Amino acid sequence: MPELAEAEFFRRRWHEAAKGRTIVSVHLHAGNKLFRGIAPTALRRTLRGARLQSSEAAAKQMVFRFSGAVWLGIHLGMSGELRVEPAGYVPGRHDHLALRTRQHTLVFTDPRMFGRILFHQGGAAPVWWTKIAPAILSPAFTVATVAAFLRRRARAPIKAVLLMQERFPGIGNWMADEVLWRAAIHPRRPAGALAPDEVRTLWRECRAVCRLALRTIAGQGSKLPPDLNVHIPDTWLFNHRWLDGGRCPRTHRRLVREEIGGRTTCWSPGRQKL
DNA sequence: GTGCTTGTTGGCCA
DNA sequence: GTGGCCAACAAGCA
Repeated sequence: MPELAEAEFFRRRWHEAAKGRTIVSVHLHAGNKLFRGIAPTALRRTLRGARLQSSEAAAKQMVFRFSGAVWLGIHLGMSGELRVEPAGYVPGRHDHLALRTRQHTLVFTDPRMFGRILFHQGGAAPVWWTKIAPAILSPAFTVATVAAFLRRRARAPIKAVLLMQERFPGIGNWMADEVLWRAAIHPRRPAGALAPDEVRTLWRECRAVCRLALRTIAGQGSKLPPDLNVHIPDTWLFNHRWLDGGRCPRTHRRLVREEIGGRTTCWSPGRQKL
């Protein structure tokens, strides 16, 4: 489920296992599409002997910085996960990249292969990292920028607009639905039809959902839950949206699921009106 | 067997 | 050139 907070969760998992450690060997499935544009031998050679110095998550992506000015970027796609396994772990069919330290094996696994591995060597941050839009929780994410973006995408359903990473980095399908549900805005409303106070509410709820998701899913402080089965409060739409016959936690009426903007969308008809 | 799936991209068309 | 829509990608699950 890799949206914003999941990316941060997985980043921490690798980081806490391997910070300051040296990569002693690299296993990868060369030639598959996850490595588009990367020479596997160069990646292997460069990472071997490199020490993990720092890492960062942004939107649905993360970067791990190693000694020697090495940048390893990972996008988890639809089904990607990062795991930490014992040093002697034997990579399975869907484990596309495995980095071994003396203590652990850092595994990137992705059955559907929609993810992506990126690589760069040099002092300055690579374009694939710097081009990520300013975070929703950063001061650059203002009501005015949201309003301008909605005007430009005026005829598209607001649900589809919220999924556009160029303005809402890290928002994925369930987060978009959560935001619209909290903001009481119907997902099918054209983006350009939102009143100014609705735009402000949307902006506020984008920030609230990001903040709550990071706090709840990504864990707190240095404490990292063992897996992603974290407890999400029943006051969120999240716990009700997947089930047939699920009910809105606020109105207690049946939720509706329908394809909007090419994605399955869940909303509460008692709360979100067209 | 069918019909889903938390993402992104490129091609088509207005 | 821009915006909007859709299929494709691949594998697992119910």
